[in-house]
Amino acid sequence: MTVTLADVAARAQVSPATVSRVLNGNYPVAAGTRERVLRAVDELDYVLNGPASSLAASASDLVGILVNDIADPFFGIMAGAVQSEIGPGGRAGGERLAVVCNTGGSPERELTYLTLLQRQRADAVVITGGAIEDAEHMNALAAKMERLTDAGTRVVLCGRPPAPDTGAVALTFDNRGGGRRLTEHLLGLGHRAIGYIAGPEERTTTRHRLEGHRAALAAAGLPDGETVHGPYDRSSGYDAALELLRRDPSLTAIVAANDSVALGACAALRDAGRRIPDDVSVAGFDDLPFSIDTVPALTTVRLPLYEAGARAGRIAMSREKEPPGGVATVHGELMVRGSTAAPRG
Amino acid sequence: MTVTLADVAARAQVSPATVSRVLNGNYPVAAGTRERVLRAVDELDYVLNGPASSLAASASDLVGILVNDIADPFFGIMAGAVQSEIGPGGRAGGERLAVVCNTGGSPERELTYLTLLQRQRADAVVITGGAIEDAEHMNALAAKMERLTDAGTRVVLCGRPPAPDTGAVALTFDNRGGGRRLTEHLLGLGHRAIGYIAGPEERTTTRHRLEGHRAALAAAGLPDGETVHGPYDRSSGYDAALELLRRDPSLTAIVAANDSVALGACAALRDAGRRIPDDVSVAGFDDLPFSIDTVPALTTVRLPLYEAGARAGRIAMSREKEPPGGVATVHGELMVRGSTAAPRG
DNA sequence: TTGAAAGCGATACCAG
DNA sequence: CTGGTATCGCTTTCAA
Repeated sequence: MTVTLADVAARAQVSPATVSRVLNGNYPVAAGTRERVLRAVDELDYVLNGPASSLAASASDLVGILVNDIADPFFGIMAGAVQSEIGPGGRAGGERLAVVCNTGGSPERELTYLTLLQRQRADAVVITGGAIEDAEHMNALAAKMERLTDAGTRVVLCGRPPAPDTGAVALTFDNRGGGRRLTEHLLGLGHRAIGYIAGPEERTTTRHRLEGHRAALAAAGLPDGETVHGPYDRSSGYDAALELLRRDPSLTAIVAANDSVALGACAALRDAGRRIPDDVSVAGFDDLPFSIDTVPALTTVRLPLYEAGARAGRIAMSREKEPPGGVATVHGELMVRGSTAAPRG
Repeated sequence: MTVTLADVAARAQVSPATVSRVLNGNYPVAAGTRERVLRAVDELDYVLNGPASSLAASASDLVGILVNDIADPFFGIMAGAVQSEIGPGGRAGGERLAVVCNTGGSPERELTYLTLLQRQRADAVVITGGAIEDAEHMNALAAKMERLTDAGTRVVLCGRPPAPDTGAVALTFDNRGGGRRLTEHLLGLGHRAIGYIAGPEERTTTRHRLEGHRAALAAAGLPDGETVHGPYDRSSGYDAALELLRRDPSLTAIVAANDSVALGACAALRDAGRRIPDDVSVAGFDDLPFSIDTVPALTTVRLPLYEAGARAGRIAMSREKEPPGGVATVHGELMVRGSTAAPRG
């Protein structure tokens, strides 16, 4: 029915072994022979049987990229960068099947996808976004990552803390530093009543950004301000902003744990009759392209997402012990856009 | 090194065949035996060898979802819906590896990803987003889809026209109707000088939306207005809006081929000193959650992306000749938000 | 530089 | 309900 290697071999008048060698290109084959084999491949419209190949070679060309929310451009940018580094057209050697898996932020699905990728004997796995800080899940995850690396799958963490003794390589963002600088900026403008919309509880990104924020407050001799937790999405930002206003109507600034949340907060403020930034300033985190000019008043810590993604992709593909350029923390750049203002009065 | 089915069989004191039957669950096995096998699986921490399994069964549990731009929430929403229908936790039976592949809108990469998925003997492939109308590429694509369906891979097109004789099932959006209604709405308000920012040339979505727009103009006895083409992204909308203003400074409305483009256009208008919608009204297409409240003046044809994605997922999983509920065109809903205005004067 | 043949690890058919 | 085993299509020594 379907064309096999043997068919190609027969047609090219060579042995299956030779066809395999031509196809994999990592073995000397006479130019003429290669020519004939390639012609036969073309004429028969032959497509390699991946499972058979993976079974025999005990290795596949599948690379998985795990993201917390595929509808969030934050992850889209990173995943796209990883893929363009690894997948078709990528520079990291040829035609790997680089695929994105959406965990939806669920710990179970995170583990399930890793198992699925382990089943496929994935070549590499890139896990992006903040990790969940639940002891049980962390153990399960660490165990799984260790088994993956043991089996030869390279594991790269991008945007979450290192996982010691698992063989996974980590590329982290400076979330604490970013949170701190964002708040220092607002303090510098004179803001004292600052509300904070945090991400979901038990997430490393949530905790680190909040710690940076509070460190800045503490350094200025101020107590913690009002804080509301919620998912990293727009509607959560909307609700949280209203809640913050309810708790403290005199707020002059709101820091949001990411840009999607910040946009939701802006919408809420507008609906509540507050002007941005004249009445309330808003600050965000991350680097969503659309936030740049839809909400001119936004102050943001801009994370080099594309670069980080590309770097993670390169690390995933590297077969060296040490990834190229070593592993580092990515620092965000503070961007003040439009008219972030000092408090009135 | 790694644990195999045979190891599990030995430990459970049964034959490999029995272990396989327990694991696949589609064959009667005595409760006690099953128990023992599952315990052995657990104790040995056994993970199925996907390639071996796929080879033997000549079928895999891989489902590919192709998108044009993974950083665009339009595709993120659809892809997420497909995944949640098919992947871990999805209702469509168990643990398939539903993965997203980013073509970046490139025809070559589209074909390459399909080949890669064909290699893996993918169970199903969902291709989302507008198609490129280049004869050569269309032929190559049709041929590839036919080979995929011949090999037993179910192919579902979501948001692009049917591909006759390929065995692919199509779920289409009513782009013409949407473009028409959007324009009719503006005409109804009294707008006569309407600029149009179209998507990339040679895309079905671009053409159909533009056709609907022009049909509405023609029905009102008006000639085609100014049109500028560009990619489906924000910066393209920004540039195109400026170009439209340059060509016709008296424009009172702009229709954009999608919401990302519309947001860019809004930014450009603002930078050019035009007020929205008092000076110029803006209309978009699609359903980006953030556009709902970041640009209150926007009028949009809202496509039920999530539903379409979920439906496409169900079709992909269906093994019937006819997909559940038949195949249909998805109609968008016209949403007039905030203060889309009549032209001044 | 090329060929022959032994696996890789699971599935599914055929017996029992 | 369970076991034996041929088979899937490719990779990779080992020889020639």
